[in-house]
Formats: sequence, C-alpha cells, structure tokens
Amino acid sequence: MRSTIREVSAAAGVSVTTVSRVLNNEPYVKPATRRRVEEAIARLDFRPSVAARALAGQRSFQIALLYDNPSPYYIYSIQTGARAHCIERGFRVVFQECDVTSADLARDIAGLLAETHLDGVILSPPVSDSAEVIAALQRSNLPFVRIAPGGSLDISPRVFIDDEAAAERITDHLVGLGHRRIGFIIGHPDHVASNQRLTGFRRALARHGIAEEAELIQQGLFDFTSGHAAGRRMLTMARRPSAIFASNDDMGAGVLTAAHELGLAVPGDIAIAGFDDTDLARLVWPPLTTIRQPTRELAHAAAKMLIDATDTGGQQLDFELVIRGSTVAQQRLKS
Amino acid sequence: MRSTIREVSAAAGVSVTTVSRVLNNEPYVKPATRRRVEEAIARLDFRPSVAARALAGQRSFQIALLYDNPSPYYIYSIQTGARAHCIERGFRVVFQECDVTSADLARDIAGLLAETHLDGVILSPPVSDSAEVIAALQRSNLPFVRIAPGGSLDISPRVFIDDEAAAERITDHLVGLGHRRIGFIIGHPDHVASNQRLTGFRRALARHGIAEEAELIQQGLFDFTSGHAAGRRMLTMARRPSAIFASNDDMGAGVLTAAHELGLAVPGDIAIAGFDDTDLARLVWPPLTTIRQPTRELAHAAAKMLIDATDTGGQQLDFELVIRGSTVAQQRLKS
DNA sequence: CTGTTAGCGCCTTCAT
DNA sequence: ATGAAGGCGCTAACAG
Repeated sequence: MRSTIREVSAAAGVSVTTVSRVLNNEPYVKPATRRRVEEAIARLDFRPSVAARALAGQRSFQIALLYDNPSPYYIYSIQTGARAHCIERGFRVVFQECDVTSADLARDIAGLLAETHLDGVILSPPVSDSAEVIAALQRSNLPFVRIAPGGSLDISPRVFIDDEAAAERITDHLVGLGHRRIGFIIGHPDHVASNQRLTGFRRALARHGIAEEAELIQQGLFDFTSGHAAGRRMLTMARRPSAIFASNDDMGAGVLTAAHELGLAVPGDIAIAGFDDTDLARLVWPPLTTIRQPTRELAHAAAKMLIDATDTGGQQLDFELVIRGSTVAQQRLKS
Repeated sequence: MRSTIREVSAAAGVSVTTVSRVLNNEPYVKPATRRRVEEAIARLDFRPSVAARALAGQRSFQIALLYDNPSPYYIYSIQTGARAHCIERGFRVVFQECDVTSADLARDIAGLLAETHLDGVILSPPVSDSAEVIAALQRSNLPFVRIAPGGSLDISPRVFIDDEAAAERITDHLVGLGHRRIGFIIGHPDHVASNQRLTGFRRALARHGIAEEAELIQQGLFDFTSGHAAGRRMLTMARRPSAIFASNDDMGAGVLTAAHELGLAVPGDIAIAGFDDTDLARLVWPPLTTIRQPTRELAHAAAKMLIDATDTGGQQLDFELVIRGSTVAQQRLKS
C-alpha cells in the first residue's frame, strides 16, 4: 500500500505539519530536521497523494494541455514538450482533446475545471483562439498560457513564432532559386497561423513584383489528405507551378506523395517547401527547404511560464518568449 | 466557483448522502427524490470533484494508459480509442508515457500509482510485456488489461489480434501475385509482435516451398527512419526483391519513400505490403495491400474491459476480445 | 428509503 | 522552529 504523511512523520519523529513543510519546501524547518524527514520520505518511498493535496491546499500540482488538431505528430510534439517540463517541476499534465466547433465546448471545459483541480491551463492552436474556452478560463480565474494565439494578445502570456516573417523568408528563398510560379496551400481556416503564413507569402510575392494567380492558392486543412488533394490539383494543371509551398508538414507530405504518384522528380520537376511544425518533414522530405517551427519547444516554454506563475503568484507572466527560426529571444512585455 | 455536493443537497432539500447515492447510481432512492436531486445537479451544473471522490471512496473514476512507442500515429490511436470509451462511462484517462528500458521504470510506475488514485491500468505494447510494470501492478493489486501481450497470457485480461496469422495471410497474398523473393523488415525487438509477424512470414514461405534468404530479412525499429534505411538497403541490392513486407506502417512509409527516391515505380517495379497499425497506410500508401490492425478499437476494447471490471468487481475480466482482420469475436477464457 | 457520524490524506490557520 | 486542531468534498458504515 501507499504510505501516508502520517507514517513518514512517525518514522521521522516529527509532526505531520513538519513533513508537510518539507514537502512544500517551506522555510522555518531546521536543516537537521529537514534531513531526517527527507530520509524518512526516501526510505518509505512516500509520494504525496495528488488528490489529497488538491483537496486540502489551493494547489494541485496539475495543469492541463488543451488541443484540437488533425495531426498526430503535432499532438505528440506538444504533449512531449509540456510533459518534459512538468516532470522536472514535479507537476502532472492532463492531456485534454477538445472540439472547438462543438456546441458543448464551454460546458466540456467547465467540467474539466470543476472535476480536476488544476493550477493552470495551456492552450494550443486552434484552442488558443477559442472565445468560449478563454471565457471559461477567465470566469474560473485560472492562469493560462497560449501557444501561438492570433488575437487578444494581451489577455494572457503567450509563446509563438513570427509566422508571417517565416513564410516570407521561405518564399524569398524559392524566388531566389528562380521560381516565379509558386503554388501555396493554405492551412486550416480555424488556425490563425494559416492566414499569417498566407500573408507572409503574399508580401514576399509583392515585394518581388510577382503577380498572384488565384488558382495557385488553394485551401487545405493542415492534414495529409487535404495536402495530397491540393497538390494533385496543382500538379495536374495545364501550366503547373514550378514550386509548391505547403503551410505545414502533413500537407507537404501529401504534396510529395502526389508528385511521386504523378512521376514527377522532386526537386527536379517540382520544388516543395513549407513549414515543418512537427519534425515530420525531417523524415519525409529531408532534402527540402522548410521553416522549422519548434512545436515541442513552444509547449515546453508554455509549461514553464505557467508553472513559474503558480510559484510566484503570476509575476513572471509578464514575460513572453519569442522563438523565431532557430533563434530564441525573450523579451519583456510593455505592461 | 465550483459548486459542492452540500449546495446540491441544500438545493434539493435532502442530505448529502442522498446526493451521493444519486451520483453513484445506487439503489434505494425514491424515484421522485432522485429526480429532484438530478434537477438540482443540472441546475447548479454540479460536477463531483475527482480528488474528493478518490480520497473518500475506493474508486477514483480514473484509469491510466501506459505506452512507450516510437510512432505518434500509434500513440494517438490508442489515446483516442481509450478516451472514447472513458468519456462514455464518465471516466478520466491519464496518458502516461514511460521508458521500458529505464532503470527507474518500476519506481516511475509505483510513483504514478501512489500519486494518482487509479481504478485500473491499460498497458500497450511494449509495456504489455514489461516485467517491472506488471510486478508493480500486481503488488498494488490494481486491475490491468494488456493490449497485445506476448507472454504470461493468463495473468491479465488482454486484447489482441492474431499477428502470426495476419502476417501469413499477407505473405500468401504476395506469393499469389507471383512474388518469390520477398524482403521482410522486422519490427522493434522490444515488441513481441515483431517476432510473431516474422514467424507468420516464415511459415508462409515454408508452406510455399520458398527458401529464406538472410539478406532479405532486415531488422527495423517500427519507425520511419529504420524502414527507410532497410528499404534502401534492399532496393539497392544487386538482385533486389520484387516485393517488400514492412512490419508496420511507419516503416512501410519509409520503404515507399526509398522506392520513390530511387525512381522505382510502386507497385510496378516493387510491391510493398505490410501491417497498418495506425491507419497511416490509408493515407500514405492507399493502393498497397495491408493488414489493418485496429489499434484504436483495441484500446477502446481494453478500456471497456477494464471499466467493466471495476463496476462488477472483476467478473467480466474472464472475457477476452479477439479482433482478427475485420472480424470481432468474443470468447470466454477457460478460467 | 433517508440521514448522521466518521474519516480519506493532506494543508492551514493558530498556538507554543 | 515545531505542533495541534480543523476542514477541503466526498463516501462509508451505521442507524433509523
């Protein structure tokens, strides 16, 4: 059976209060006493019950990660990043998928908050921009950090990259290679990043004096299937583009497959480039040019900001982390 | 703020015990009373605290899903399957990645069990065959269900497909198409299924009187990279095989990519077949022949078996679910 | 059928 | 610097 704080206190010859103090790293415990307690904890392999701590205290040492994404690779990346930091800090993460288009979304989130005593929540796109979720969180007064939110930037700490600049840079690269007719596959309409990436693409085209062609800009859904379909459409056009820019890696893999199916050499007949949100591109299209979005690191940073906040009462939330390309910069909000 | 059972009892004009009875669907509550309580619950949007229930009762309405797998698609499949059933039953799932090769594995699991009050655990491969994890679970006397375990079949309920027969069937198919030199990529050595699939392949070859060639059987790791490497090795051999059997879909995608890179037509120059553990193949290699392993359904069935057990005190654990191809059969253990 | 009385394991005032 | 007492929200025997 699991051992309890009472057994530890007996073993160490102190009161449970003292053990609790040691557990929570509180001051005013004589070093010698602290050592004895720590020894007893180790000897009994004691682990405080999350349920009991949540019930008694105002902290639960649990945070939740919300997501609603079509890409298993993406989900795995954010889960891994968030968990990595939580383990370091002795926190537990609740991975919670949700449906941003559901009518019950607000109720679902409220239920999660009521059932589970959480210390904070991380929102990943497109949940980062869900008005219902944000409202429920604010109502419950729970701290939250958003990954790559598109709007209301000042209502919460956030972690993001500059999608527009990144898309612009990739487009510059393609143009630099001599491409003038470049296809673009837009991401899922629910994701704000989709539009930001499109904007960056367009801005680069304009800067290079290249006219847009409507049929070269196709809607996708951030998943393999939609990328494959859009790729096929463009690659079978009478005058097909010489390059295709996919807004994420799943769609890029789809385009690559379409090219292969049509017997086109990559990058001989058709160049493919785009965002690598989840390191999938490193596997599927290693020779191609991508902007690597450090998804795992974004989630890691989000967890850190959140947990720092619960430790210090919210002070550190005044920071935001900007990850641009491979450069990580940290800057203070104007606040 | 979250409302409590006490507020519900006040609103309904009954004692908290009665509310608790309604919550837990216990008998001996007058229908009229039950209705009044349910109304109050709905009106106050009351959700019982998981922490409080876990502390007070012997049930927590929480189970854990353990995994240690290189494939994000696989992880997502089992998470989705398990969660789907848990939501139906009002349970919460804790997704817990672990490292079966870690020296701290036993401690990690013991920690999970001590911190979280769980009603049961689902093990997915290769955790299903981890002696440490199984020992920790048995020590804690917690019910657990294993997905596709390789050994000690009677120590727990299990959910599985017949990997050997499936591999045999696929091989038969390839031979039926006229292939005599078939490459085989073995799965991760930690997974029992890897060996079972190899055995099925070999048995089919033997039955058809085809001699094995050592260089046509290559070790893989169930991930894209290893499949890609093994595929390249075989496709660049002086006398390359006419077909390749990949032990899972990630490796199959790797082989497919290798074939494309080498300018080989699929399935013209090289046939590719194998297991589709995660529906990845449906996307990446739709025209190819695969055995679909219903991973999501396996996890769903595992969750059902586990929760049924907690409801009925373990009786239903005498059942096992066999999913073979698209046929689902349920049969009683000899027990 | 319903209510009363104790805790579950821990944190949190308050004393000392 | 340490301990005693009370309670978090709920379930579990007991009475009625």
